[in-house]
Amino acid sequence: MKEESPENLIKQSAKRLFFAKGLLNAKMHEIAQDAGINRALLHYYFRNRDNLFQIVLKEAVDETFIRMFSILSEDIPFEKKIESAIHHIINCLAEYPFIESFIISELNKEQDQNLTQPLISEGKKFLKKFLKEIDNYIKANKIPHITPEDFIVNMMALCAYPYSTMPIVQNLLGLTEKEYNIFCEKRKTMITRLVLMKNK
Amino acid sequence: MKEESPENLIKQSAKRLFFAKGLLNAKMHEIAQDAGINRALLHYYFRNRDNLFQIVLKEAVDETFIRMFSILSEDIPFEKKIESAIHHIINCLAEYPFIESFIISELNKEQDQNLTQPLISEGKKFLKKFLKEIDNYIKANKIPHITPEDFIVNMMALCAYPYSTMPIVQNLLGLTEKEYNIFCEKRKTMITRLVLMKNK
DNA sequence: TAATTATTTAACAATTAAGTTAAACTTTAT
DNA sequence: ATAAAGTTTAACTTAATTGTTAAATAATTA
Repeated sequence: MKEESPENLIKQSAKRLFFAKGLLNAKMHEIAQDAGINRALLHYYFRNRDNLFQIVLKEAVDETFIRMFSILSEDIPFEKKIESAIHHIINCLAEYPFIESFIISELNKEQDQNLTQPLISEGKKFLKKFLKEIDNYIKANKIPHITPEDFIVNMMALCAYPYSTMPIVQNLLGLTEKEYNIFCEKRKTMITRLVLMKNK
Repeated sequence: MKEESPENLIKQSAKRLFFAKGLLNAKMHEIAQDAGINRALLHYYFRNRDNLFQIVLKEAVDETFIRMFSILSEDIPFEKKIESAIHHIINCLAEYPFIESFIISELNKEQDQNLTQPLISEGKKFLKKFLKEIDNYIKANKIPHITPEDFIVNMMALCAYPYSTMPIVQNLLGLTEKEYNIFCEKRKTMITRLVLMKNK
Protein backbone atom coordinates (compact mmCIF):
# COMPACT_ATOMS: atom_id res chain seq x y z
CA MET A 1 0.00 0.00 0.00
CA LYS A 2 1.17 3.49 -0.80
CA GLU A 3 1.05 6.52 1.40
CA GLU A 4 -2.39 8.07 1.72
CA SER A 5 -1.19 11.65 1.55
CA PRO A 6 -3.43 14.01 -0.41
CA GLU A 7 -0.78 14.21 -3.15
CA ASN A 8 -0.91 10.46 -3.63
CA LEU A 9 -4.68 10.27 -3.45
CA ILE A 10 -4.89 12.90 -6.17
CA LYS A 11 -2.29 11.25 -8.36
CA GLN A 12 -3.98 7.88 -7.96
CA SER A 13 -7.33 9.40 -8.95
CA ALA A 14 -5.87 11.16 -11.96
CA LYS A 15 -4.21 7.96 -13.11
CA ARG A 16 -7.37 5.97 -12.51
CA LEU A 17 -9.54 8.33 -14.56
CA PHE A 18 -7.03 9.03 -17.35
CA PHE A 19 -5.35 5.65 -17.75
CA ALA A 20 -7.67 3.07 -16.17
CA LYS A 21 -11.15 4.36 -16.97
CA GLY A 22 -10.21 5.95 -20.27
CA LEU A 23 -11.68 9.36 -19.45
CA LEU A 24 -9.03 11.08 -21.51
CA ASN A 25 -10.56 14.50 -20.81
CA ALA A 26 -11.43 14.08 -17.15
CA LYS A 27 -12.26 17.43 -15.53
CA MET A 28 -10.48 18.84 -12.49
CA HIS A 29 -13.60 18.54 -10.33
CA GLU A 30 -14.01 14.89 -11.37
CA ILE A 31 -10.47 14.14 -10.26
CA ALA A 32 -10.98 16.01 -6.99
CA GLN A 33 -14.26 14.21 -6.39
CA ASP A 34 -12.69 10.82 -7.09
CA ALA A 35 -9.91 11.62 -4.63
CA GLY A 36 -12.43 12.70 -1.99
CA ILE A 37 -11.17 16.26 -1.78
CA ASN A 38 -12.16 19.55 -3.40
CA ARG A 39 -11.03 21.57 -6.33
CA ALA A 40 -9.24 24.23 -4.26
CA LEU A 41 -6.99 21.66 -2.61
CA LEU A 42 -6.22 20.08 -5.96
CA HIS A 43 -4.90 23.40 -7.21
CA TYR A 44 -3.16 23.98 -3.88
CA TYR A 45 -1.05 20.87 -4.45
CA PHE A 46 -0.69 20.79 -8.24
CA ARG A 47 -1.11 24.44 -9.33
CA ASN A 48 -2.81 23.62 -12.62
CA ARG A 49 -3.99 20.92 -14.99
CA ASP A 50 -0.89 20.70 -17.18
CA ASN A 51 1.33 20.24 -14.16
CA LEU A 52 -0.76 17.36 -12.80
CA PHE A 53 -0.82 15.93 -16.32
CA GLN A 54 2.93 15.91 -16.70
CA ILE A 55 3.58 14.39 -13.29
CA VAL A 56 1.17 11.45 -13.52
CA LEU A 57 2.03 10.71 -17.15
CA LYS A 58 5.75 10.66 -16.42
CA GLU A 59 5.22 8.28 -13.50
CA ALA A 60 3.03 5.93 -15.53
CA VAL A 61 5.34 5.94 -18.55
CA ASP A 62 8.33 5.19 -16.34
CA GLU A 63 6.51 2.26 -14.78
CA THR A 64 5.44 0.75 -18.10
CA PHE A 65 7.49 1.69 -21.17
CA ILE A 66 10.80 2.74 -19.68
CA ARG A 67 10.67 -0.41 -17.56
CA MET A 68 9.89 -2.47 -20.67
CA PHE A 69 12.87 -0.97 -22.51
CA SER A 70 14.97 -1.92 -19.51
CA ILE A 71 13.74 -5.53 -19.51
CA LEU A 72 14.35 -5.81 -23.25
CA SER A 73 17.90 -4.51 -22.78
CA GLU A 74 18.90 -7.12 -20.21
CA ASP A 75 21.60 -9.58 -21.15
CA ILE A 76 19.55 -12.79 -20.99
CA PRO A 77 18.48 -15.32 -23.64
CA PHE A 78 16.24 -13.78 -26.29
CA GLU A 79 13.24 -16.04 -25.78
CA LYS A 80 13.31 -15.59 -22.03
CA LYS A 81 13.53 -11.84 -22.55
CA ILE A 82 10.50 -11.72 -24.85
CA GLU A 83 8.46 -13.83 -22.47
CA SER A 84 9.39 -11.54 -19.62
CA ALA A 85 8.53 -8.38 -21.58
CA ILE A 86 5.14 -9.76 -22.61
CA HIS A 87 4.30 -10.59 -19.01
CA HIS A 88 5.40 -7.15 -17.90
CA ILE A 89 3.49 -5.20 -20.53
CA ILE A 90 0.28 -7.18 -19.96
CA ASN A 91 0.54 -6.67 -16.21
CA CYS A 92 0.95 -2.94 -16.75
CA LEU A 93 -1.94 -2.75 -19.21
CA ALA A 94 -4.18 -4.63 -16.80
CA GLU A 95 -3.65 -1.71 -14.41
CA TYR A 96 -3.76 1.10 -17.02
CA PRO A 97 -5.58 -0.20 -20.14
CA PHE A 98 -5.79 3.26 -21.72
CA ILE A 99 -2.33 4.66 -21.14
CA GLU A 100 -1.43 4.26 -24.81
CA SER A 101 -4.73 5.80 -25.90
CA PHE A 102 -4.04 8.74 -23.62
CA ILE A 103 -0.56 9.41 -24.99
CA ILE A 104 -1.72 9.13 -28.59
CA SER A 105 -4.74 11.33 -28.01
CA GLU A 106 -2.40 13.96 -26.58
CA LEU A 107 0.01 13.62 -29.48
CA ASN A 108 -2.81 14.12 -31.97
CA LYS A 109 -3.60 17.46 -30.33
CA GLU A 110 -0.07 18.43 -31.45
CA GLN A 111 0.32 20.96 -28.67
CA ASP A 112 3.45 20.45 -26.59
CA GLN A 113 5.04 17.17 -27.58
CA ASN A 114 7.73 17.80 -24.99
CA LEU A 115 5.64 15.54 -22.74
CA THR A 116 6.38 12.48 -24.84
CA GLN A 117 9.74 13.59 -26.17
CA PRO A 118 11.73 11.70 -23.49
CA LEU A 119 9.77 8.53 -24.22
CA ILE A 120 10.42 8.79 -27.94
CA SER A 121 14.15 9.46 -27.72
CA GLU A 122 14.62 6.80 -25.05
CA GLY A 123 12.69 4.41 -27.30
CA LYS A 124 14.70 5.17 -30.43
CA LYS A 125 18.01 4.65 -28.65
CA PHE A 126 16.84 1.30 -27.35
CA LEU A 127 15.19 0.16 -30.60
CA LYS A 128 18.36 0.34 -32.66
CA LYS A 129 20.05 -2.40 -30.65
CA PHE A 130 16.93 -4.44 -30.19
CA LEU A 131 16.03 -4.61 -33.89
CA LYS A 132 19.39 -6.24 -34.57
CA GLU A 133 18.81 -8.78 -31.85
CA ILE A 134 15.44 -9.67 -33.34
CA ASP A 135 17.00 -9.94 -36.77
CA ASN A 136 19.47 -12.49 -35.44
CA TYR A 137 16.66 -14.51 -33.91
CA ILE A 138 14.63 -14.42 -37.13
CA LYS A 139 17.59 -15.61 -39.19
CA ALA A 140 18.74 -18.24 -36.68
CA ASN A 141 15.23 -19.72 -36.51
CA LYS A 142 14.42 -19.19 -40.18
CA ILE A 143 11.15 -17.40 -39.42
CA PRO A 144 9.65 -16.47 -42.78
CA HIS A 145 7.91 -13.30 -43.99
CA ILE A 146 8.45 -11.28 -40.81
CA THR A 147 10.72 -8.25 -40.48
CA PRO A 148 12.12 -7.17 -37.11
CA GLU A 149 9.79 -4.17 -37.25
CA ASP A 150 6.83 -6.50 -37.77
CA PHE A 151 8.02 -8.61 -34.87
CA ILE A 152 7.88 -5.71 -32.41
CA VAL A 153 4.61 -4.31 -33.72
CA ASN A 154 3.05 -7.79 -33.59
CA MET A 155 4.15 -8.32 -30.01
CA MET A 156 2.83 -4.96 -28.84
CA ALA A 157 -0.37 -5.30 -30.87
CA LEU A 158 -1.26 -8.73 -29.48
CA CYS A 159 -0.70 -7.49 -25.92
CA ALA A 160 -2.25 -4.03 -26.12
CA TYR A 161 -5.25 -4.33 -28.44
CA PRO A 162 -7.60 -6.23 -26.11
CA TYR A 163 -7.01 -3.60 -23.44
CA SER A 164 -7.48 -0.46 -25.50
CA THR A 165 -10.66 -1.93 -27.03
CA MET A 166 -12.01 -3.36 -23.79
CA PRO A 167 -15.37 -1.54 -23.81
CA ILE A 168 -16.29 -3.01 -27.19
CA VAL A 169 -14.63 -6.41 -27.23
CA GLN A 170 -15.67 -7.37 -23.71
CA ASN A 171 -19.26 -6.61 -24.66
CA LEU A 172 -19.06 -8.44 -27.98
CA LEU A 173 -17.65 -11.56 -26.35
CA GLY A 174 -20.32 -11.35 -23.63
CA LEU A 175 -17.84 -11.44 -20.74
CA THR A 176 -17.90 -9.82 -17.32
CA GLU A 177 -15.03 -7.52 -16.34
CA LYS A 178 -13.45 -10.30 -14.31
CA GLU A 179 -13.83 -12.88 -17.08
CA TYR A 180 -12.33 -10.47 -19.60
CA ASN A 181 -9.28 -9.84 -17.44
CA ILE A 182 -8.75 -13.59 -17.17
CA PHE A 183 -9.10 -13.87 -20.95
CA CYS A 184 -6.40 -11.20 -21.45
CA GLU A 185 -4.17 -12.73 -18.77
CA LYS A 186 -4.36 -16.16 -20.41
CA ARG A 187 -3.14 -14.67 -23.68
CA LYS A 188 0.38 -14.21 -22.25
CA THR A 189 1.60 -17.72 -23.12
CA MET A 190 -0.26 -17.82 -26.43
CA ILE A 191 1.30 -14.51 -27.51
CA THR A 192 4.78 -15.64 -26.44
CA ARG A 193 4.44 -18.79 -28.53
CA LEU A 194 3.00 -16.93 -31.48
CA VAL A 195 5.63 -14.19 -31.78
CA LEU A 196 8.48 -16.65 -31.16
CA MET A 197 6.91 -19.14 -33.60
CA LYS A 198 7.01 -21.94 -31.03
CA ASN A 199 3.77 -23.65 -31.99
CA LYS A 200 4.54 -26.93 -30.39
CA MET B 1 -15.31 11.73 -56.50
CA LYS B 2 -18.29 12.46 -54.33
CA GLU B 3 -20.66 15.35 -54.62
CA GLU B 4 -19.25 18.65 -53.42
CA SER B 5 -22.43 19.80 -51.73
CA PRO B 6 -21.92 21.64 -48.43
CA GLU B 7 -23.37 18.66 -46.57
CA ASN B 8 -20.75 16.37 -48.05
CA LEU B 9 -17.91 18.83 -47.51
CA ILE B 10 -18.91 19.11 -43.86
CA LYS B 11 -19.25 15.36 -43.39
CA GLN B 12 -15.92 14.76 -45.08
CA SER B 13 -14.26 17.31 -42.79
CA ALA B 14 -15.84 15.85 -39.68
CA LYS B 15 -14.69 12.37 -40.69
CA ARG B 16 -11.21 13.62 -41.53
CA LEU B 17 -10.75 15.36 -38.17
CA PHE B 18 -12.44 12.70 -36.00
CA PHE B 19 -11.37 9.48 -37.72
CA ALA B 20 -8.31 10.33 -39.85
CA LYS B 21 -6.47 12.97 -37.81
CA GLY B 22 -7.51 11.58 -34.44
CA LEU B 23 -8.84 14.89 -33.11
CA LEU B 24 -11.44 13.09 -31.04
CA ASN B 25 -12.74 16.37 -29.61
CA ALA B 26 -12.60 18.54 -32.71
CA LYS B 27 -14.53 21.80 -32.22
CA MET B 28 -17.39 22.93 -34.41
CA HIS B 29 -15.39 25.90 -35.74
CA GLU B 30 -12.49 23.57 -36.62
CA ILE B 31 -14.81 21.39 -38.66
CA ALA B 32 -16.35 24.42 -40.34
CA GLN B 33 -12.91 25.86 -41.09
CA ASP B 34 -11.69 22.55 -42.53
CA ALA B 35 -14.77 22.43 -44.76
CA GLY B 36 -14.20 26.00 -45.92
CA ILE B 37 -17.49 27.31 -44.55
CA ASN B 38 -18.55 29.00 -41.32
CA ARG B 39 -20.10 27.94 -38.05
CA ALA B 40 -23.55 29.29 -38.84
CA LEU B 41 -23.84 27.21 -41.98
CA LEU B 42 -22.68 24.14 -40.12
CA HIS B 43 -25.54 24.53 -37.67
CA TYR B 44 -27.88 25.37 -40.51
CA TYR B 45 -27.26 21.92 -42.04
CA PHE B 46 -26.66 19.74 -38.99
CA ARG B 47 -28.53 21.51 -36.15
CA ASN B 48 -26.03 20.54 -33.43
CA ARG B 49 -22.89 18.61 -32.60
CA ASP B 50 -24.55 15.37 -31.51
CA ASN B 51 -26.50 15.15 -34.73
CA LEU B 52 -23.40 15.60 -36.90
CA PHE B 53 -21.66 13.06 -34.67
CA GLN B 54 -24.29 10.39 -35.12
CA ILE B 55 -24.51 10.82 -38.87
CA VAL B 56 -20.80 10.62 -39.69
CA LEU B 57 -20.16 7.83 -37.19
CA LYS B 58 -22.96 5.72 -38.61
CA GLU B 59 -21.68 6.19 -42.15
CA ALA B 60 -18.10 5.27 -41.19
CA VAL B 61 -19.17 2.27 -39.12
CA ASP B 62 -21.32 0.98 -41.96
CA GLU B 63 -18.41 1.30 -44.38
CA THR B 64 -15.96 -0.53 -42.14
CA PHE B 65 -17.39 -2.86 -39.50
CA ILE B 66 -20.80 -3.70 -40.92
CA ARG B 67 -19.10 -4.34 -44.25
CA MET B 68 -16.54 -6.54 -42.50
CA PHE B 69 -19.29 -8.58 -40.84
CA SER B 70 -20.82 -8.99 -44.26
CA ILE B 71 -17.57 -10.23 -45.81
CA LEU B 72 -17.04 -12.65 -42.94
CA SER B 73 -20.56 -14.01 -43.43
CA GLU B 74 -20.13 -14.87 -47.10
CA ASP B 75 -20.28 -18.49 -48.10
CA ILE B 76 -16.73 -18.88 -49.41
CA PRO B 77 -13.74 -20.96 -48.22
CA PHE B 78 -12.56 -19.95 -44.75
CA GLU B 79 -9.01 -19.00 -45.69
CA LYS B 80 -10.14 -16.90 -48.63
CA LYS B 81 -12.63 -15.18 -46.36
CA ILE B 82 -10.02 -14.29 -43.74
CA GLU B 83 -7.68 -12.96 -46.37
CA SER B 84 -10.45 -10.84 -47.82
CA ALA B 85 -11.48 -9.48 -44.40
CA ILE B 86 -7.89 -8.54 -43.52
CA HIS B 87 -7.51 -6.67 -46.79
CA HIS B 88 -10.79 -4.88 -46.23
CA ILE B 89 -10.11 -3.81 -42.65
CA ILE B 90 -6.61 -2.56 -43.44
CA ASN B 91 -7.92 -0.59 -46.40
CA CYS B 92 -10.55 1.00 -44.16
CA LEU B 93 -8.06 1.79 -41.40
CA ALA B 94 -5.71 3.38 -43.91
CA GLU B 95 -8.51 5.86 -44.56
CA TYR B 96 -9.70 6.25 -40.93
CA PRO B 97 -6.89 5.14 -38.60
CA PHE B 98 -8.65 6.44 -35.49
CA ILE B 99 -12.21 5.25 -35.99
CA GLU B 100 -11.84 2.61 -33.28
CA SER B 101 -10.21 5.10 -30.91
CA PHE B 102 -13.11 7.46 -31.49
CA ILE B 103 -15.79 4.88 -30.74
CA ILE B 104 -14.01 3.68 -27.62
CA SER B 105 -13.37 7.18 -26.36
CA GLU B 106 -17.10 7.89 -26.76
CA LEU B 107 -18.04 4.65 -25.00
CA ASN B 108 -15.80 5.54 -22.06
CA LYS B 109 -17.76 8.74 -21.60
CA GLU B 110 -20.70 6.39 -20.95
CA GLN B 111 -23.25 8.93 -22.07
CA ASP B 112 -25.61 7.64 -24.75
CA GLN B 113 -24.48 4.22 -25.84
CA ASN B 114 -27.30 4.17 -28.35
CA LEU B 115 -24.71 5.34 -30.87
CA THR B 116 -22.86 2.06 -30.76
CA GLN B 117 -25.80 -0.14 -29.82
CA PRO B 118 -26.56 -1.15 -33.43
CA LEU B 119 -22.89 -2.04 -33.99
CA ILE B 120 -22.76 -4.18 -30.85
CA SER B 121 -25.95 -6.13 -31.49
CA GLU B 122 -25.11 -6.61 -35.16
CA GLY B 123 -21.68 -7.82 -34.07
CA LYS B 124 -22.98 -10.27 -31.48
CA LYS B 125 -25.40 -11.85 -33.93
CA PHE B 126 -22.63 -12.32 -36.46
CA LEU B 127 -20.01 -13.50 -33.95
CA LYS B 128 -22.00 -16.49 -32.78
CA LYS B 129 -21.86 -18.17 -36.20
CA PHE B 130 -18.35 -17.05 -36.96
CA LEU B 131 -16.82 -18.39 -33.72
CA LYS B 132 -18.06 -21.87 -34.66
CA GLU B 133 -16.54 -21.57 -38.12
CA ILE B 134 -13.19 -20.60 -36.59
CA ASP B 135 -13.44 -23.48 -34.17
CA ASN B 136 -13.84 -25.88 -37.08
CA TYR B 137 -10.79 -24.44 -38.80
CA ILE B 138 -8.70 -24.66 -35.61
CA LYS B 139 -9.66 -28.30 -35.09
CA ALA B 140 -9.28 -29.28 -38.74
CA ASN B 141 -5.79 -27.76 -38.89
CA LYS B 142 -4.79 -28.76 -35.38
CA ILE B 143 -3.76 -25.23 -34.44
CA PRO B 144 -2.57 -25.39 -30.82
CA HIS B 145 -3.15 -23.04 -27.87
CA ILE B 146 -5.51 -20.67 -29.65
CA THR B 147 -9.22 -20.28 -28.90
CA PRO B 148 -11.64 -18.89 -31.50
CA GLU B 149 -11.88 -15.74 -29.37
CA ASP B 150 -8.10 -15.37 -29.49
CA PHE B 151 -8.19 -15.91 -33.25
CA ILE B 152 -10.50 -12.95 -33.82
CA VAL B 153 -8.76 -10.66 -31.35
CA ASN B 154 -5.37 -11.54 -32.86
CA MET B 155 -6.57 -10.78 -36.36
CA MET B 156 -8.05 -7.42 -35.40
CA ALA B 157 -5.09 -6.53 -33.19
CA LEU B 158 -2.49 -7.18 -35.89
CA CYS B 159 -4.44 -5.08 -38.38
CA ALA B 160 -5.54 -2.21 -36.17
CA TYR B 161 -2.69 -1.57 -33.74
CA PRO B 162 -0.22 0.05 -36.15
CA TYR B 163 -2.93 2.50 -37.21
CA SER B 164 -4.22 3.55 -33.80
CA THR B 165 -0.62 4.03 -32.59
CA MET B 166 0.61 5.71 -35.74
CA PRO B 167 1.88 8.95 -34.13
CA ILE B 168 4.22 7.03 -31.82
CA VAL B 169 5.24 3.99 -33.84
CA GLN B 170 5.90 5.88 -37.06
CA ASN B 171 8.19 8.20 -35.13
CA LEU B 172 9.94 5.36 -33.28
CA LEU B 173 10.62 3.49 -36.52
CA GLY B 174 11.84 6.70 -38.14
CA LEU B 175 9.50 6.47 -41.12
CA THR B 176 7.77 9.13 -43.19
CA GLU B 177 3.99 9.04 -43.47
CA LYS B 178 4.24 7.44 -46.89
CA GLU B 179 6.77 4.85 -45.77
CA TYR B 180 4.65 3.99 -42.76
CA ASN B 181 1.56 3.44 -44.89
CA ILE B 182 3.56 1.09 -47.10
CA PHE B 183 4.78 -0.73 -43.99
CA CYS B 184 1.18 -1.22 -42.81
CA GLU B 185 0.01 -2.21 -46.27
CA LYS B 186 2.73 -4.86 -46.57
CA ARG B 187 1.54 -6.45 -43.34
CA LYS B 188 -1.60 -7.78 -45.06
CA THR B 189 -0.02 -11.01 -46.33
CA MET B 190 2.10 -11.49 -43.19
CA ILE B 191 -0.98 -11.17 -40.97
CA THR B 192 -2.98 -13.55 -43.15
CA ARG B 193 -0.25 -16.18 -42.92
CA LEU B 194 0.19 -15.64 -39.18
CA VAL B 195 -3.44 -15.97 -38.13
CA LEU B 196 -4.03 -18.91 -40.48
CA MET B 197 -0.75 -20.53 -39.34
CA LYS B 198 0.45 -20.90 -42.92
CA ASN B 199 4.14 -20.25 -42.31
CA LYS B 200 5.40 -21.80 -45.45
C1' DT C 1 -2.49 26.28 24.88
C1' DA C 2 -0.78 28.80 21.00
C1' DA C 3 0.85 28.69 16.49
C1' DT C 4 1.19 26.62 12.30
C1' DT C 5 -0.47 23.95 8.67
C1' DA C 6 -4.09 21.57 6.10
C1' DT C 7 -8.64 21.78 4.24
C1' DT C 8 -13.13 23.51 3.05
C1' DT C 9 -16.40 26.87 1.48
C1' DA C 10 -17.98 30.13 -1.53
C1' DA C 11 -17.58 33.66 -4.43
C1' DC C 12 -15.25 35.54 -8.32
C1' DA C 13 -12.94 36.51 -13.12
C1' DA C 14 -11.48 34.76 -17.48
C1' DT C 15 -11.88 31.71 -21.14
C1' DT C 16 -13.82 28.76 -24.33
C1' DA C 17 -17.40 26.53 -26.85
C1' DA C 18 -22.18 25.64 -28.34
C1' DG C 19 -26.00 27.27 -30.16
C1' DT C 20 -29.25 31.16 -31.71
C1' DT C 21 -30.58 35.05 -34.22
C1' DA C 22 -31.21 38.94 -37.45
C1' DA C 23 -29.55 41.32 -41.09
C1' DA C 24 -27.09 41.58 -45.26
C1' DC C 25 -25.36 39.59 -49.25
C1' DT C 26 -24.95 36.07 -53.18
C1' DT C 27 -26.35 32.61 -56.08
C1' DT C 28 -29.82 29.94 -58.40
C1' DA C 29 -34.08 29.02 -60.43
C1' DT C 30 -38.62 30.56 -62.09
C1' DA D 1 -36.33 40.53 -62.90
C1' DT D 2 -38.04 38.60 -59.04
C1' DA D 3 -38.39 35.24 -55.55
C1' DA D 4 -36.32 31.70 -53.14
C1' DA D 5 -32.68 29.36 -51.22
C1' DG D 6 -27.94 29.41 -49.83
C1' DT D 7 -24.27 31.73 -47.32
C1' DT D 8 -21.83 35.07 -44.52
C1' DT D 9 -21.21 38.32 -40.80
C1' DA D 10 -21.58 39.74 -36.33
C1' DA D 11 -23.60 40.03 -32.19
C1' DC D 12 -25.57 37.67 -28.51
C1' DT D 13 -26.84 34.18 -24.69
C1' DT D 14 -25.84 30.30 -22.17
C1' DA D 15 -23.11 26.89 -20.02
C1' DA D 16 -18.97 24.64 -18.63
C1' DT D 17 -14.36 24.78 -17.08
C1' DT D 18 -10.16 26.60 -15.29
C1' DG D 19 -7.84 29.07 -12.05
C1' DT D 20 -7.73 32.57 -8.10
C1' DT D 21 -8.81 34.38 -3.73
C1' DA D 22 -10.29 35.43 1.06
C1' DA D 23 -12.30 33.87 4.93
C1' DA D 24 -13.66 30.19 7.99
C1' DT D 25 -12.75 25.83 10.03
C1' DA D 26 -10.22 21.57 11.38
C1' DA D 27 -6.10 19.12 12.47
C1' DT D 28 -1.23 19.00 13.93
C1' DT D 29 2.60 20.35 16.18
C1' DA D 30 5.53 22.88 19.27
